[in-house]
Amino acid sequence: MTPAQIERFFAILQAANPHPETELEYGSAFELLVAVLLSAQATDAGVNKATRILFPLARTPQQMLDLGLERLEAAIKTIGLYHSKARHLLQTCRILVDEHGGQVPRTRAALEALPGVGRKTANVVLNVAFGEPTMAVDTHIFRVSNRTGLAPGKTPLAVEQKLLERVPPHYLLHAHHWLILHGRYVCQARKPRCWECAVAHLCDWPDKTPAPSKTT
DNA sequence: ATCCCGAGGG
DNA sequence: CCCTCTGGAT
Repeated sequence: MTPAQIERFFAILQAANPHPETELEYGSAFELLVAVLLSAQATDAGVNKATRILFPLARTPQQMLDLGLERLEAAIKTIGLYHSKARHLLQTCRILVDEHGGQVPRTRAALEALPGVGRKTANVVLNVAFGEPTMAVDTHIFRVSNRTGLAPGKTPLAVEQKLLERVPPHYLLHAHHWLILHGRYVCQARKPRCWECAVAHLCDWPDKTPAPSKTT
């Protein structure tokens, strides 16, 4: 995509959704961190179902530690990877209490030092909780960036760096959510809905999937 | 490169 | 049945 096409790409996504937000449910920076940590290889809907059970039981790092591994696992069991997520979350809470006064740290280095928190999760927290123009490249953004030709790359980090170069600064703060929502609802992994895609005319992908016929 | 790992959709 | 879901640690 040319710079002019990229500008149009985001202008169209912005027009369709002027104020995009995460679909994860949270009421504090800590709850956001927990929700994003739990969201690895899980759907937002599934994470919300679990945190509706978990957060009333524990809304702070100390409360999470008091809850304990058994009850934490029970609360999040419907998500995949629950054993390692529960263990990492408690290790993270221990560090938050001991080293950060129970607060969520605001630097990439401190965030990535938390067990279960990698580059993508740190980028989401920096963007959503602290308003920094980071680009968290998840499965949706990786797919959309490569499929459309917006920012092709072999690894999530390569795509992230290319997006930071190519996305106009004006769109950078919300580009993350526009791309996620586009990937989740239109540019889907298995069956992209090209026939109802507002940016299909800017897309490199050769297979412009036709609309399903109505079998009349 | 492999493991983790349940729910939902096709 | 198979694939996918806002990945990270080993």
